[in-house]
Amino acid sequence: MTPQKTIERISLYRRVVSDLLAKGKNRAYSHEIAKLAGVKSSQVRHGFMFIGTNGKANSGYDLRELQGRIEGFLTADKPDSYCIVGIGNLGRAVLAFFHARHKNLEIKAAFDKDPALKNRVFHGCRCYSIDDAKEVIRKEGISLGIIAVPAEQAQAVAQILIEAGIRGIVNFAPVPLKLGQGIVVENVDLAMYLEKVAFFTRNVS
Amino acid sequence: MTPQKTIERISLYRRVVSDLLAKGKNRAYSHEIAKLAGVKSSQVRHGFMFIGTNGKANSGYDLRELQGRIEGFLTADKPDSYCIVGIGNLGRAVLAFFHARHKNLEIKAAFDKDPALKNRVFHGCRCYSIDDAKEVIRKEGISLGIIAVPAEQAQAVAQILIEAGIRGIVNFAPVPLKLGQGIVVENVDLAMYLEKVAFFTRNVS
DNA sequence: TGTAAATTGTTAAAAGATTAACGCTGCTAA
DNA sequence: TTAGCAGCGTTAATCTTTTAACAATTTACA
Ligand SMILES: NC(=O)c1ccc[n+]([C@@H]2O[C@H](COP(=O)([O-])OP(=O)(O)OC[C@H]3O[C@@H](n4cnc5c(N)ncnc54)[C@H](O)[C@@H]3O)[C@@H](O)[C@H]2O)c1
Ligand SMILES: NC(=O)c1ccc[n+]([C@@H]2O[C@H](COP(=O)([O-])OP(=O)(O)OC[C@H]3O[C@@H](n4cnc5c(N)ncnc54)[C@H](O)[C@@H]3O)[C@@H](O)[C@H]2O)c1
Repeated sequence: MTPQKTIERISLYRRVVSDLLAKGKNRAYSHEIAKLAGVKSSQVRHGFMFIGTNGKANSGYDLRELQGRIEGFLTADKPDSYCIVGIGNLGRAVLAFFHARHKNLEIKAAFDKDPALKNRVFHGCRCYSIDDAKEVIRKEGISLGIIAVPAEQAQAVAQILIEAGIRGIVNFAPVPLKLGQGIVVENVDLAMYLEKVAFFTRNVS
Repeated sequence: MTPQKTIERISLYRRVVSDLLAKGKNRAYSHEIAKLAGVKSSQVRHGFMFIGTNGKANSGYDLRELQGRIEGFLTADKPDSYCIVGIGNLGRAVLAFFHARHKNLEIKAAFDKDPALKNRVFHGCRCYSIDDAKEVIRKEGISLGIIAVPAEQAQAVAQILIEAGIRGIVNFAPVPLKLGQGIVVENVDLAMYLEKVAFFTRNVS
């Protein structure tokens, strides 16, 4: 199985490759990609082993083919579908961010418990009552969820999502979720990142 | 030096300890803290070595003292000050999130290039022109920055911040910043997290 | 065509992080 | 008291990730 850190970097390489193509470049060396991604060239080549490489010694990688391979590796045949729960400050920002971007990922439904938000459309995404989550998730074939509700509600919301068939969650609430085996969770804890940077700014350099 | 991962967990323990205290608990065992933080108890004890522990065999940790030690370890004497650049969807959400929370971290100034935002106050934080960044940062004694501008602008903004004396950056723009030695950067790449969860939901379990 | 220079793919070494192990201490209860 | 248990702190072992090394290729050009 491909290591988590490698997947993170491959996601980065995808963007780098896409930028290079946009600039009219057709080929690149591992060290060029590395520089743009902020990693070592050996790490780039090592990572490419997981996606099946096609570089040529002394002339690098064909960027269009590389792009295809990364896409094929990273994403499914049909775009993966997310739903998002909690259309507050953060939820809306996330919807704004995704609106009309990201061909391979889409946010197909939003949920909130606030009745005032029901049936409103935020950045192209319809908001449903959290009570209808199971039904909507099943109907839309959604398999992934974003949690952007207050910390106290996060665990309960996660449970609802999982009962509805969600298998992977990106959690913005600052609480570690307790979930069954086989559910993929990524906790994105903003306050923690700020503390971490503050700490290392004080304690290294 | 304390490993990055350990710092991340200690930040988590802080919250766990604070929750336990709020519930009226006075002591806890490493395995209780571990459970709540979603880690192993040996990891908790191992991590505590870095902050200097005071647990007692067979009766765990005094939570109030532990809290004090974590605070002392993680945070400086005066609260660390951040500024944030880019008061768009994400920037506003972050300000909302921080408003009146987090005693040990504060966001003291916001910057944007949009003149319409100048001098407006968002969730208690005044927005200045990015052109005044150096002056405001110096005057307010700010040492940390959050970047929430479009990707194309991120590098230039980072440069401005560093010239103004900022030593640590939390970067939400999906581009790796190229910065000099000694500057601490944490890239928080939302799209990448969504891709990562999508990938592992498809490819494990 | 052949030689030098550069870069790949892969394997091996080094570094870093997690988990387990265990001696020792303090608590509880006979 | 003392026996027995439970849990701390620390060190050692395992596991993961990163970095380096290098033989095999490809290109460029004499
Ligand atoms: N705003 C940020 O920048 C930020 C950053 C990092 C993390 N977070 C975390 O993200 C979460 C949301 O933050 P926010 O600032 O958007 O909060 P918010 O209060 O603005 O929004 C929360 C939304 O969740 C809805 N909600 C509450 N309980 C619900 C439930 N059981 N089911 C469905 N919807 C429910 C509310 O109606 C509200 O619309 C919090 O846990 C916060 O700690 C926020
Ligand atoms: N919205 C999200 O949930 C989200 C999530 C992850 C990452 N991001 C990233 O965060 C960044 C901001 O996202 P957003 O949705 O808030 O965008 P946005 O367009 O809503 O806001 C960007 C803000 O930055 C300001 N700005 C632009 N250039 C500037 C400069 N040189 N100096 C100062 N201010 C400047 C603009 O005036 C605007 O107010 C982007 O890089 C985006 O990719 C956003």
